[in-house]
Amino acid sequence: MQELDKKFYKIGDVAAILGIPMSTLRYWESQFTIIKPRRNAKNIRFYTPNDIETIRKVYYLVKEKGLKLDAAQEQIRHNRDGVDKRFEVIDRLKSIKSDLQELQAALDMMK
Amino acid sequence: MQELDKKFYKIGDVAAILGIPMSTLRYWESQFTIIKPRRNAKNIRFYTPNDIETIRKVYYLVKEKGLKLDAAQEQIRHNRDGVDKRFEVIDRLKSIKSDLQELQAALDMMK
DNA sequence: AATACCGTCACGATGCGTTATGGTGG
DNA sequence: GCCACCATAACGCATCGTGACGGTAT
Repeated sequence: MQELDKKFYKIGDVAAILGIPMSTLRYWESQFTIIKPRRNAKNIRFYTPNDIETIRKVYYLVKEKGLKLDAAQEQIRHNRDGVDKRFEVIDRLKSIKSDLQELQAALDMMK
Repeated sequence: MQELDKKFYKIGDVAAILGIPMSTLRYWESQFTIIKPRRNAKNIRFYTPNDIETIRKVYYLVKEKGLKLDAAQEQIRHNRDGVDKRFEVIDRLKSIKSDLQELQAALDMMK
């Protein structure tokens, strides 16, 4: 895994870093609510290292694990550690509940 | 989840049990090496309860979890060695445990 | 005759990008 | 003038079934 020491990257940089066409990055952005690079005054996308990590996860789930796009998004959204969520006790409990339900489904599948 | 007490089921039975069209069962059979119902002398498919469980897993992975067919097959085939899945579950439980500990700390701070 | 199965093939609906076009800014 | 970027839309290919057809067995 590589160093992402700059604060912002343009779409061409991200495409080169991840080996993905720019068109795919734009397409994914149109399909994922979780991919939202900032824009400057001239409407140019600027990706943070964090954005790039999110896209890397998408790549892994979609290209290597074979998930559909919306399933990948659901997966990522669900695993997120949301700092702000930490104090939203109810949301947290709901999340844990659904974790446990998913786990139960997985266990059911194991026979 | 329901009783499968007979030894063999014909495709129409399986379709009714799982709520899936027969055509889909035939299509899945054509795509999955892991779905191989026995045939009788007259070439009629006979599904064991075990076959039906396999198909149920496919249904879960494809329809509910959003995997592509080949990814679903790979998942099921891979889970047959069980080991990997068990670690995944344990990791998941550890994650949930730490979630709950965090939650407890947050609650302690609130009063 | 009616029903349940068989294989096959044509068709269609999504999903997932890619390419083409025309435009802006540096 | 040359890049790198922008949006939009048309296009194309693959995936995932569905439905219909003609056939066989009970």
